[in-house]
This record gives sequence, structure tokens and C-alpha cells, in this order.
Amino acid sequence: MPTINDVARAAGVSASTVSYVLSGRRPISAETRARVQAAIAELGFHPHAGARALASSKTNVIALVAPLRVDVNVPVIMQFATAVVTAARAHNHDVLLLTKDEGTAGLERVAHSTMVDALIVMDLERDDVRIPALRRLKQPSVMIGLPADHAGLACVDLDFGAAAKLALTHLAGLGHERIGLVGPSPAVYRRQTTYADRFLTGFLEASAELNLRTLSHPCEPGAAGARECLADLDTDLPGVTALVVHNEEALRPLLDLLQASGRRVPEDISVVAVCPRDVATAMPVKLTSIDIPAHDVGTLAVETVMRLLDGRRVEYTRLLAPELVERDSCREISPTHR
Amino acid sequence: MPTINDVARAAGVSASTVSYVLSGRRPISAETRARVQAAIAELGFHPHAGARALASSKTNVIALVAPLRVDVNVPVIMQFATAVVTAARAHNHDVLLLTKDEGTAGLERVAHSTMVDALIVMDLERDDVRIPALRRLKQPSVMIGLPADHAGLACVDLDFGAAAKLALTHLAGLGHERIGLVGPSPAVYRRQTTYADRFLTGFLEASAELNLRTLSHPCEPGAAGARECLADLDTDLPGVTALVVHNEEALRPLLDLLQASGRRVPEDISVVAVCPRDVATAMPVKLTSIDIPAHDVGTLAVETVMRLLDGRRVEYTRLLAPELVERDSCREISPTHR
DNA sequence: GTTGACTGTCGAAGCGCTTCGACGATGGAG
DNA sequence: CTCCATCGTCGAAGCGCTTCGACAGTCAAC
Repeated sequence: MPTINDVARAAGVSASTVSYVLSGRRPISAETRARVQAAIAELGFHPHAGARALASSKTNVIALVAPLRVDVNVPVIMQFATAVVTAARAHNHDVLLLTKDEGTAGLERVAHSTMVDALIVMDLERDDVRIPALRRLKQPSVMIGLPADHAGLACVDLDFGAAAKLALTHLAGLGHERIGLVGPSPAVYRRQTTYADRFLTGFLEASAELNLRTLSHPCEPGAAGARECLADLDTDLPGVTALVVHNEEALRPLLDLLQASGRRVPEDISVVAVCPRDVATAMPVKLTSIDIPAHDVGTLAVETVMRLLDGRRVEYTRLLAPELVERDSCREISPTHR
Repeated sequence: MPTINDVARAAGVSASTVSYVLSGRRPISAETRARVQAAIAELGFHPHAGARALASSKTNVIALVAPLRVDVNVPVIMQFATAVVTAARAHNHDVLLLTKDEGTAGLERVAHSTMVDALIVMDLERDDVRIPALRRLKQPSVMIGLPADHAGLACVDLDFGAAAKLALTHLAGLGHERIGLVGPSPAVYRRQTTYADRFLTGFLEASAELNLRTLSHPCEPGAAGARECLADLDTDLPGVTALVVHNEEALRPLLDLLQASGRRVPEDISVVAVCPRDVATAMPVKLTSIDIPAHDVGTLAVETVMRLLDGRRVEYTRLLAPELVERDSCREISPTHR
């Protein structure tokens, strides 16, 4: 591996000149620059990342702390990860992948040993143990999610509260008054994952504002969970005419159950899903849905990191406005149901 | 951030002694070691990764080159990634996540700039452009997949050829003679992704050996693709009594179509799936399946990397034996069908 | 008693880069 | 013509760690 000194020798300049050609931090004559660049190309020189990190205190690596469990929402996690990696590369940064399982120790390890310049943290709980740890780090961090105590920490996410309101407003506009929420699994609520809480809160608020009869119910994974959830909703909210489904995994079994019991979507029951676009369109009935804009959120998280690293100002809380796309799963309620 | 010199001063020893306590490369008296460790703990010292990499030419980071497209097989990719990250951490290594899109340039960037000690490469095509690049690197690499020219490169994967044979042998043992293969999407074949080729080859070989009437057909994504695939199979292989499905995404629509057309699984048609265990058991009929052991493969890939880094011998090609688990989707063919 | 082999520790060199201060050369302002 | 600012380049220091060689001390073997 050639070093900067090899390049300097080949170009007939000093090592510092090569460094300045690379960084552009000092003016270099066009001629010298060309000679240096030729030498770099010819020797196939790549600066040693460790040496660079040591001398400049910059690694050009950001950590992505993601829950790598293989259960719900895998495609969504993947969309976030993809967006983060792509955006990071666009800023000449690489991504170190950490699991959530390592908890606080993982963050501290990579931060204290100066492996990364910044961190992006996913899957936050309301009172996440990682938050105090993040505050202590010298590296900036951006969270995807909105935990309770986020003062001074940058947060980026879909505005799930607004999403819930949007869903209910849409359904109310079509005349629905009895609306059930099929929520994430109880495990998600138990962990107080922030998006679940925020969605539920928005749902309840909008329900009151719009004067609706609503009921929310978590939904265990699998067909059995969907069956139980639907049965409970039917019992406790008889005559329910619309469902808001904030549970990607339950979507398919739910539709199957409705069909099996002879309830047509949207003729007999309307459905609004909160899920990635492609999931909504892959269903037998194309679902009216509110997209989870993983790509936008991931990209925004990286942009925020870069601003932080550059010392520019950032908005500490950025909640993206939800968008509802109408497809084939909602219908104005027929007079007979009123 | 405290440095090794701060620790040395606090413990009343030299920096090199601290280093030897950390690495264990030279004997240190128990007493000194205790003093040093106390100082490390007290100061919260973490060695600077860049400095360490510079001095030792080791980064304790491995690159994972994965296709981060959000299409087929996301959960499987995720399972690989999870296994790799977990296994790497168990060996005190971290994982840098690269996308396949960066192609050869990405590999060279991280390798030449000494960001990683080794690479794990996924989603290989038969004549993958990245292979010559990998050969040129000074870092060792392990491939998940089995490209055409893999001499001297470590490969790890499920033995898809054997998997196809296993599926056919199982079905033949139940008396099936007309068997269709629902393959991956044409795009996967077009890219000559190695698992698809190997499965198909094994399928054709076993088909000849067992004297079966078989037909293979790629399957476009979505319900429409499944419909077309099934229709073609029915036309070109009339009286087909069993399906081997090597396409996770097609599984569900396929079962729906069979049900819709009144063909019961397994009474009228048997199905063997090649997919992760949880996908097979999540179907309405629990599917007899051959598992894709992503966890084992990912772990083995990391183990192989570690052996390579230690200069130990490795088997350059490790194909894991497939295992077929019988569930509820296969049945001995009834005499009327013969 | 020597000798030799360890044991335990230290000092210094060096890994490859960035960055600061210095300095000759150039050129416009006065 | 001077003077000063700017341009373009260089040399040296230093980032924090590992590792090699050296060396004092200990102990068993002869």
C-alpha cells in the first residue's frame, strides 16, 4: 500500500502538499495539483483511515443502531437502513451497524474508542435507557423516534399522532362513526415504543374531537392474533364500519378473516392502513394507506447528522407530515349502516 | 478522553506496560495488572480505534457487502445480517455495512483505506464482477454464495443443489411423478444469482435420476406472477401433483390460487417450500419445507473470516447440508392419480 | 558461584496522516 | 521603490497506540 510519502516523492512535492491537495484546505497551484493527482492515480493511493482518524479526529463513519431482531417490521427496518447507508455514502461517510441488543455498552464502545463521528439510533422506547448514555457522548446523535425526554437531542420521525388524526378524519369524512384501531402487538406497547404510543394518543384525541365511537386493540402476531383482535372489536364495538390498521403483519390475516366471514372491503367495512406503500398495494384489495416514509426519514436523519457535524444549526424535532393515499379500501358509509 | 499515557501515569507504569496488560502479549505481574486495570476503569479509558489500527494494522472491523434493495427476500437478508453482526461481536469485531450498489469501488475503498480486516460478500452472481476485485485485495474475504470461479476464495452457503434433490426425493418417495418447480423471479435468473442456478441444476439432475416428469418455471413477483406461473405449469405439465416452491414471495399467492381453484393442499397437490422456517409455518397450511439456514450460514461465514485472519486453515467451500422438515403440505399420492 | 533462561518492565521508534508556523516569491498599493 | 498581503510550498510536531530491543532482577541447574 503506497503512503502519502510515496505519492509526495512521485510528484516531487512534500507530504503536506499532497495532504492539502486532498483536503483543499490550502491553495495549491493547478500544475502541482495535477502532478499530485496523477501520482495518486498511478500509485492507487488511498489514505489510511486509521491514520487519518488519528490525525484529524474524524472517522467519516456513522453508527446505525438498529434492532436486528427478526420479527415484525423487517422490511421497514431495512428501508431505514438502506436510506441511511445511501445518504451517508452521498456525504462520503460509511455506516457501522450495531444491534440494539448491545444496549448502552455498544454505544459507548464505538463512541469512546472514536470509531464513529456520530450515531443514528432507531427503535426508541419512551424512556429509553440509551438516552442518558447518548447525552454523555461527545459525538452527536440523531434518533429516529420521539422518546419522552428528548430535550437537546435531535429526533426525526413520521408524525404518528398526525397520522392517526389523518386516518380518522378521512374515515369520518366518509361518514364512519364506529371505528376500530388494530394496533401493534402488545409487546410493542409494553416496550413503549414511541411510534405506537404517539399513534394511539393521536387516535384517542382525534376520536374525541371528531366525536367518534372508537376502540383500540393491540394485535398479537399471526392469524390467531388477528382473529382474536377482530372478535374483540366486534364484541366491544358492535357495528364497527371501519378499521385503522397500524400493524403491517396483521393486515393480511385480517383481510382474510373479513373475507372468510363474508364482509367485503370496502363495501361492508372500510380499512385504512399505516404501512409502507408497497405493502398496501400488495394486498388483494389495494389499501388506502398512510405511508411510512422510511426513505425520507432515514435520509433526513443523515442530513441532520451532517449539519450537526458541520456545526450548523438543526431543528431538534422534525416530524414529517403524514400523507394519505386513497386506494380501494374505503367507501362512504351507506345509509343503512347509520 | 483519557489516553494510554493517562492510564500509565495513574497506575505508575509506562504506556507499553498498559498496552501489554490490554493485549496480554507479554507477562505482567498480577499486582501491576490489577493497578492498571483499576486505572483503566477509573478513567473510563477506551483505546482509540484509529491509533490502534495505525499501529497494529488491525481494525477489528469486517465489511458486510449486502444487497440492500427492498425487494424479495428482505427477511432472509436480515437474518444473514443479524447472524453476521452477532457472530462478529462475539469475536470482538464490528461490522461496516456496504451496499452491493457500490460494486467494486466500494470494496476497494474500504479495503485500500484499511477500514476493515476482512469482507463478507453476499448475493453473488455466477460471474460476479466483484470476484476479481476481491482476489486483488490484501484482506481476506468470505462469500455467501458459490460463483463460478471461486478457486482460492472461501465460499459458504446452503447446498442448494442438494436441497433440490432432497425435495424431489421426498416427493418421489411419496409417489409423485409429475412435479413443477416454481422458481425465483426471472430477474434473479437473469442476474445468474448463484443459488437459483444451483437449485435448478440440482432439480434437473435429480429429475433425470429419479425418472420424473418435471418442469421448472420462474415466477414473477406478485399475485399476477403466481397466477401466470401456475397456469403455465398446468398447461405444460398436465396432471401435476406436486410443487417445489423456491420463491418465498410466491408462496402465499400460490396457496391462495390453489385454494380458489378448489385444489386442496395436500389432498390434491403436495407442496415443498424452500424458505425460512418461520415463513413455512406462517402459511395457512404448515408447509413441509427445506430451511434456509441464514443464521448458520452467517455465523459460519464469520468463523471462516476469523480463521483466515488467524492464519488458520479453512475449507474453501462449505456447503451446508439441507434439511427437510415434514409438516402438513405433502401427502402420498392416491392411486387414482397414477 | 557462575551461567543461562525467564520474568517483568521500560524507552523509543514508528505507524501514516493533518495541521501549524514559517518562508520565499509575487504583485498591487502607496 | 518600498511595504505588506497573499499565494504556494515545506518541515516538523504530534495524534495515541503497538512492538521491539534492552535490561535489571530472580531462580534453578551445574
